Amino acid sequence: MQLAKRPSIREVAALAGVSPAVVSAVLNGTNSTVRFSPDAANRVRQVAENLGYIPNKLTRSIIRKSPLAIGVLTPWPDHEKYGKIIKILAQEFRNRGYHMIVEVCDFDPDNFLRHFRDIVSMQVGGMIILPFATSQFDKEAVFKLATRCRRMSPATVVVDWYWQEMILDSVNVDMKQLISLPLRHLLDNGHRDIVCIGCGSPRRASYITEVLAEYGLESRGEYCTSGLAQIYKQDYEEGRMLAEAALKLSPRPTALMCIQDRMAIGAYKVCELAGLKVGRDIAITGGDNMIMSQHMTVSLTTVDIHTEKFAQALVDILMAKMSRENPDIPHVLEIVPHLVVRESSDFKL
Amino acid sequence: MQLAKRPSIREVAALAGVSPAVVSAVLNGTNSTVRFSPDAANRVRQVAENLGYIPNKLTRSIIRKSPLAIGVLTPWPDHEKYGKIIKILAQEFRNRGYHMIVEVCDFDPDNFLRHFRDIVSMQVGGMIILPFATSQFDKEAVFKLATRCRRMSPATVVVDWYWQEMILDSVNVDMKQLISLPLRHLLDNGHRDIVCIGCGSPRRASYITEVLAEYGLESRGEYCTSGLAQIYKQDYEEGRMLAEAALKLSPRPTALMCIQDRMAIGAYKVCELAGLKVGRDIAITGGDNMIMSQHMTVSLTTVDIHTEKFAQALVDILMAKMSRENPDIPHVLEIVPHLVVRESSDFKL
DNA sequence: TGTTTAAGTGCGACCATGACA
DNA sequence: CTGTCATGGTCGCACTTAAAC
Repeated sequence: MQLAKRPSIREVAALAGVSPAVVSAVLNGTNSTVRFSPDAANRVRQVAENLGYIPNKLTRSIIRKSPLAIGVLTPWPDHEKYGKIIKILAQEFRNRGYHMIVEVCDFDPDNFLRHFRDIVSMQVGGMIILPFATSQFDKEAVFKLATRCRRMSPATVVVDWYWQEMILDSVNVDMKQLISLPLRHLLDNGHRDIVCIGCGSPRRASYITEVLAEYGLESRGEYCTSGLAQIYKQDYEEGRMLAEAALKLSPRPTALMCIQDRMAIGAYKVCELAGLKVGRDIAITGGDNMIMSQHMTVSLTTVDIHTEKFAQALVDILMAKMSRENPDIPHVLEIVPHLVVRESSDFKL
Repeated sequence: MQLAKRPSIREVAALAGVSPAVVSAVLNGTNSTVRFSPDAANRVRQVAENLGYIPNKLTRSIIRKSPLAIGVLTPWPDHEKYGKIIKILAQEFRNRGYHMIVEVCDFDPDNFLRHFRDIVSMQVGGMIILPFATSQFDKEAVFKLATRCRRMSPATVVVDWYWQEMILDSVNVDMKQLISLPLRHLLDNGHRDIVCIGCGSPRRASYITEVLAEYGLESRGEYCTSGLAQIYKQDYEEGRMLAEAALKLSPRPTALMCIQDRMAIGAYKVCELAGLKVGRDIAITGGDNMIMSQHMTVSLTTVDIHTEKFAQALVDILMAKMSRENPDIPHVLEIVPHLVVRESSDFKL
């Protein structure tokens, strides 16, 4: 399709009786050597307004070699956490004079690369990836991908990057705290039979083992169940299924520690249906501190990950990279989460 | 900031031993009159790959006068409904070869106009606004704004536009159904004392009066309470406050019809704390069919607004406008919602 | 047929020119 | 005659495309 006809700088110049150079100087008042009379300036502004002339930023970018936009690549723009980040990014980028190009990707390496190239072809100043890979990913493939991206890319910052053997500029939540904060809380409240839902990955399991050891306890495999849906809508379902399985264990757990609020909400239902009152008969904790969690009839204990700080860190690191001072030093920032104790777990056993 | 140095078409041409015209023809294989040998093509592709050359889409757009992107302007990218729409838009636009520029706006006319101009300056082919104005808006100001936007804008499609005296291309949910579907459902189940939460606007109130009249009932002002937060996080709070007030009415309502799921969830808490079991002692309905609603311990009756169909309609109308066949005919599409009956209201009085 | 050349594409930055005090 | 200010012309940006070779 073709663009609708828009007035050009020449038309404005002709109608205002000046040269295009003056129009340009008047309308973007930069450090041009072109001087103009106040009268000429007024005429230009008047004509531009009447004609609805809006300068073409694309050509400006070509000439000045200045980036117009920053790319954001994510599989989950509709996820509350990423939606919040995107909102903050949009505002921060705008304040700095950049547009934000949002692309929705999946985790197929070829598709990913295609998205990446497309964004680069828009001459973006940088890119933010929320997130690059999940724990289910093939390490080898991601490594290749990351390498190719770094080669052709501008500044790129990644979210939730936990592969320390391959350092990328990234902002991550301190995963250990994410797990140990609610776990300690439950242990301190006297719970000993705790099922950890959504913590099946080796890394997460090891953190759990570590904390349990501090309390003189051993970890039991069946009390640590996996399940991190790639489609976040499924998290509720998974939480429900895993909670159902958990309640069948013997001894029956007195607490369910869920890695996410959505899983925890799914677990609520299972417990209530089993006649267990959440926050009295059984403790449940979540993670991510979604807005709804504080509004549940029994409000949910969760781990807040400081989304605003998180997004701000993304912006800061990206801007540092874009300014290309110390371009080779990777910036890795860990956000330390904090526990929000609410009704669902606020009782001693 | 300046863009990082990227290889230019000339460098590729030089290294491949051909002219830039051939590089261009090889890499975007369009209907150029430039022919080239398979051998030359291979060399070009090889060199481009090695150098990491990616064509600059901005110049291509300037030359071809083809739009590169479509703008999306919204105050609430983090809202589940709009997040879902944004996700679908991103995919649809990509399939059609466009990028998506997302800007976060507020409802101040000046700021809005600034955003609008900025997006237009990116030579977008069209724009989607989610949504343009809320019911609290000054009609006069919005009218002026819409007029100015239409003048300088390319194709623009708006969401949730209910001012029929000023027609814009738009996709809207059939507001009357949104209200009458759950209301009829409650009336059919024998409820007579129904408080409508979040339905204080004249338009909404009139629909309620209409439906009640069909059942031989009169509407009572205090059973129809206002409150549509501009910040959607506050919806839970408002739902709670309005539900609290509702329960104090005499006769006490047997049903609460909330315009939104978030308000309904807020109302859940109030009812349970008052010793009323939702779905048995009191009926509650919501609107928007958010994902969490089906996962509540007592699942929530709600009105589904077919978000996918909604987003698809936005794309279809925008594309029709962009192709500029019948540019002057406004396209208005109403999405008819449907009721999803769940546990929270599935009982006869 | 294969390849090069030249003419655009909208705009910005610089420079030479000119008017005027 | 010099200095200041206003203005138009020209070139360049990175690429596409029609036409020439």
